[in-house]
Amino acid sequence: MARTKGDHEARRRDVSEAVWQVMATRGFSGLTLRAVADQLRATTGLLTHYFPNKRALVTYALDLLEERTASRPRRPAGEGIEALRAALLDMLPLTEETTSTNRIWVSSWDQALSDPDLTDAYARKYAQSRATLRDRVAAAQELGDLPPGDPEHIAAGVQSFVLGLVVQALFAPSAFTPSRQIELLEEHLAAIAVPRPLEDPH
Amino acid sequence: MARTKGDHEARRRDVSEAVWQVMATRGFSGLTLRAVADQLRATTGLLTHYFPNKRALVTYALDLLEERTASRPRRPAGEGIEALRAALLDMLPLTEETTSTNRIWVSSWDQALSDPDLTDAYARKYAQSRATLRDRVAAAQELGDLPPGDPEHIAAGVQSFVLGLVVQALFAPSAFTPSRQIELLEEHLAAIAVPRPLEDPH
DNA sequence: ATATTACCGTAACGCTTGTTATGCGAATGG
DNA sequence: CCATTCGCATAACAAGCGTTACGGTAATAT
Repeated sequence: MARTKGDHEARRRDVSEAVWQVMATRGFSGLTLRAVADQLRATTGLLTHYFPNKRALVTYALDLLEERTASRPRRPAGEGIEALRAALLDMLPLTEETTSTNRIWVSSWDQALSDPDLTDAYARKYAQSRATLRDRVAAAQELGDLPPGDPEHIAAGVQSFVLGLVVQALFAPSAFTPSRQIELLEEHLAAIAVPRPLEDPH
Repeated sequence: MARTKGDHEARRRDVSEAVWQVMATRGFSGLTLRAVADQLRATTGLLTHYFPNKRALVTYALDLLEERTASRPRRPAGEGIEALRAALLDMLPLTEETTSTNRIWVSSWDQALSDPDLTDAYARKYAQSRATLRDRVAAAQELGDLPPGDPEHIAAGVQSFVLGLVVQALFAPSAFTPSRQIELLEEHLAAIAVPRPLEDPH
């Protein structure tokens, strides 16, 4: 071989990183074989040994996106509404890394909506995310942190809120700074939580 | 000329409709000169007389999208929180027409996020939409429909919620039927409204 | 040591894209 | 009525795309 096995493993990681970099800098529609090859300072001939065709590259890129989203560092869950709060904060583009990830997700929606199979896959992905939130909502209800009501509905509500906030923050990062995002999320959580005693009545 | 002035005006409308149809069926990334020409049963030579280059076509398409979004039929505003509710309902993909429009918007986010100028333009657009909502929030507060609090924040909150709900509904229309969307919006509005007397206490 | 195999660059292909030059016919204007 | 101008098709171009065939080089196996 031209390289040892260890080198080959390293090369695989290089390929992943190149795919990621291309998606982050040129968007999902900018994910092209030559762009990845250039990022690797290589040619398209290299990529034929890793992906049989373009569709395989796209599939791999989506898997990479999902994997890096799933394996990112997460806040400790805590109990009750704290666990819900942690899950929602983990979704927001509060850091460079999560901003990049969210940007790629949003930029992939165009192709996802054009491909029925991808549309279904995305729908399932968001449904699963919603299921996780639903469990945390139910747990928070058990502890009395959230008022009664269909946890599925409440989960869909908070998911929509966070998803929309992500989009807003990507387009106007200066108007939706990390602290502002957190502030808006806190206000939203406060609104759906059990009504607190009225503050400062007069 | 090959056509009279009236024919030319009609042709302009045909071009608009073709651009719209291409965006709706093939997504924003599928908006290509030949696709528009094919939709018109014409060639690219025709389009050179309407758009000097591709960028002009894209700009026109975005203007068309904005115009059709702005000039769509709207619910009567009503007073207080009713006006806010009407504005939010107008944003949801509840009909064939609004689904199509929202799909095009979402599919345009990829290119918009890749182009700094477009990113700014989109940020301004959403800021303006937020300003409209802010006024309605403030009016609703005046009438006591909404609790006190920075109307700018509350507007940002409801906008995020609706935006996220739009995305969810586009990916999973069967899980987010029109009635379900309305239900979720109602629950959200109820959550942020002034706390009602407890229902059915036992 | 020689043959084999894996890795990857080179280069070409057919296709689609935006762009441009050219030509023709029909409506317009003097 | 004829010259001009406009509207559009035709067609070619370079650039970028995914795909494929081919060679060469280096590590491995016999």
